[in-house]
Amino acid sequence: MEQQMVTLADVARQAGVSASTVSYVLSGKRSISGPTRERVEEAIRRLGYHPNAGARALASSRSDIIALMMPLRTDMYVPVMMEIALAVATTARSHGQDVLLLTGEEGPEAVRRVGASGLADALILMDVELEDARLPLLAQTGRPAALIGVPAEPAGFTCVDLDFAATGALCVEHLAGLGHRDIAVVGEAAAVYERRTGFAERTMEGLLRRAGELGVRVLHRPCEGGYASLTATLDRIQDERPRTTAFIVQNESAVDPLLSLLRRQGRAVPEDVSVVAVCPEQVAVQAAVPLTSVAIPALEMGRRAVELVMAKARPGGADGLAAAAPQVDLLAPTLTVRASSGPAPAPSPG
Amino acid sequence: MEQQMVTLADVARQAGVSASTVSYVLSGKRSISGPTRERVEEAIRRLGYHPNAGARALASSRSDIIALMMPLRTDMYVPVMMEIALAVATTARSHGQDVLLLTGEEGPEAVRRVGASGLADALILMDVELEDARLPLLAQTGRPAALIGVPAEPAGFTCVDLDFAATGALCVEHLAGLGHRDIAVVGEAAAVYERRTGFAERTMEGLLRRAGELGVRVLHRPCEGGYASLTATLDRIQDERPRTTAFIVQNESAVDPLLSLLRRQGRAVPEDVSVVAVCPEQVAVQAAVPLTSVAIPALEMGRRAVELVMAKARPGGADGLAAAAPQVDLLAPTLTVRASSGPAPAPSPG
DNA sequence: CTGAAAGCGCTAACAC
DNA sequence: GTGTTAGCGCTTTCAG
Repeated sequence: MEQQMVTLADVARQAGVSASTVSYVLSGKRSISGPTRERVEEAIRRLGYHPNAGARALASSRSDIIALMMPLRTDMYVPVMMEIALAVATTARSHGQDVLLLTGEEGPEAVRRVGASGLADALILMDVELEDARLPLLAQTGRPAALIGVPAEPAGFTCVDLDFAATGALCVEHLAGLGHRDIAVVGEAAAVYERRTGFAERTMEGLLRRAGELGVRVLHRPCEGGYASLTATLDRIQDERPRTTAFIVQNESAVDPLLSLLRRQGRAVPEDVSVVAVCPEQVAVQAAVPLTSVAIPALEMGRRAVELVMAKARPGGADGLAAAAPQVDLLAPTLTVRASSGPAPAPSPG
Repeated sequence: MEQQMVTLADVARQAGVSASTVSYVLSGKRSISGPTRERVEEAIRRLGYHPNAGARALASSRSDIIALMMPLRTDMYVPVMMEIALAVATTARSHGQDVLLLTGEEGPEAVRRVGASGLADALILMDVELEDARLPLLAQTGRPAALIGVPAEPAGFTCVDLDFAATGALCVEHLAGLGHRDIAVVGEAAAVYERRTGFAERTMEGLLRRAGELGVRVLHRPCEGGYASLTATLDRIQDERPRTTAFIVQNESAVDPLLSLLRRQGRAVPEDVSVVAVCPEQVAVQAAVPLTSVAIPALEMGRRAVELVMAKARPGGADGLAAAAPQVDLLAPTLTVRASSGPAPAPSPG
């Protein structure tokens, strides 16, 4: 039970050494003799000493805090955001960093505030849009940073993301390989495309290009998610393209409703229709029919973002200088076949 | 574009005033003449000055940071956690505070670390268990704090939570009023009860007590969530209590599977069976059948936690000293009737 | 391998 | 209404 604030000076006195020695024992920045180190450590323990974060930040101009900016958009799937955030927090701790949580509420200015004040010495931005208002401010701060998501003009920024173009292509290939020739895409909410969130657009680009190459017809419809919206979307799709034999879903909150509605229509998955999803592993596994899917590697993205940012903050680490250069780090997608995709049914005689 | 670090001294020089004047302009802690204030503000703008967080923390012994500790448990429903976290972050900003995100990964020690180092000057703990290992450490730090959830021994702590006992009672009352006499409860994962998370236990206490008073029979079964687990749980329930005419669900990931399976069994909701859920508003509204439910007021809980903690950190605010006393703040539950609950069916002649 | 001492940038008495 | 100044607790040269 420490009463008042125990300072480094207290520890030094108690251990019979100078303040700087205590500091160096703590930081390991110069070698200390065994006995001295032990006396200091003993004093630290006995006094219950904890270095003061503010003083340390002031003297060293490093806060050991990474800011994580996570805009709160109701149309984004929450668990993925959360998984990224937790991966960031956990990885950060393993590098001795803490994480400051910033929401979108405060606007792009928050980037400048935490950057310029030295509150954080590095930043990670989530949910990056193609034209993101935070990027100019980010560049100005001059702080190490990593983006989760890739903007239209990534030059000068370090980015991590799933390779969504490859993801779209992969889904099409899988279905085309099974003989499907008419595919419908149930996409994210219209707002996601309007806002020009990169991943949604890139998925469609990759998907459409590959579909063209493979001679597959694609109908793409955004969807808000939920039963009501999905019912309408599904009606439209089946109306416009009655021969549709496969769905690619990129919208977590449309997954369950889609399976449920297909079942009500008496269309069996995968015998009558195939479904492939782009979603977190857990959603795919827990669905009414285990889904063939491309996983969103949330954990890996969070982890890498921290590591990239740390490499920039501490050049000359294990990764060498190379890691400090801005780069776009696209994770290769993996498609896992589960129960929801199968051979295209023989064309109906109609 | 500010080149090096602009300091308060730079601003003072530029404005032709002393450092303290600049400081007071910023803090508003003493009155400044109009002209002086303007010259200072102009200088701040021209120089692009941003106060250094570390220096400020050291000099004032306040970091203006609230730590939010959010254990990552795979069996807790993520969106609720997230909504609380975002509410905390948003409310905190409106009080000029930032939020430091702590996961459970680091263990209870994290509480001491951020408390004792002055990194945070107040803490909020989520997902509090009845016997929570973090509480002794929290008490030791002596920092203002608020718990989201209520421990077995709340004396000395400030807590916010939904009144889960009342919630359980409310669900039973609603169903009893509709004539149901045999109710099954689909609960949280077994691990949640084993861990002695307060809310799950309290819900059952309130629920069982009221059921006793009203002469309603209750069967309670934990459930992991997902289709596989729910199928097993439902089978057991219908086996043990074939006359069950109503379900109370306290497990977000069991909601959709339950509705889906009942439908497959040909049991119509609410004609044949009623369903009442304890879950976030959005889950209830988006379900295949809009659910009669008691909402989990995540946003309100986050907001209050911050306000309680601020009241303790700054006694003498608008709330007066009363707010600074430890207290348990239980939010009254509200049951919203939607489409999933109706009169009990006439007992079958069997 | 260890000490002494000069700040880091800001706040908050204390003066006037 | 404004200026002076003494720290806040730690890091990091510079000496030895």
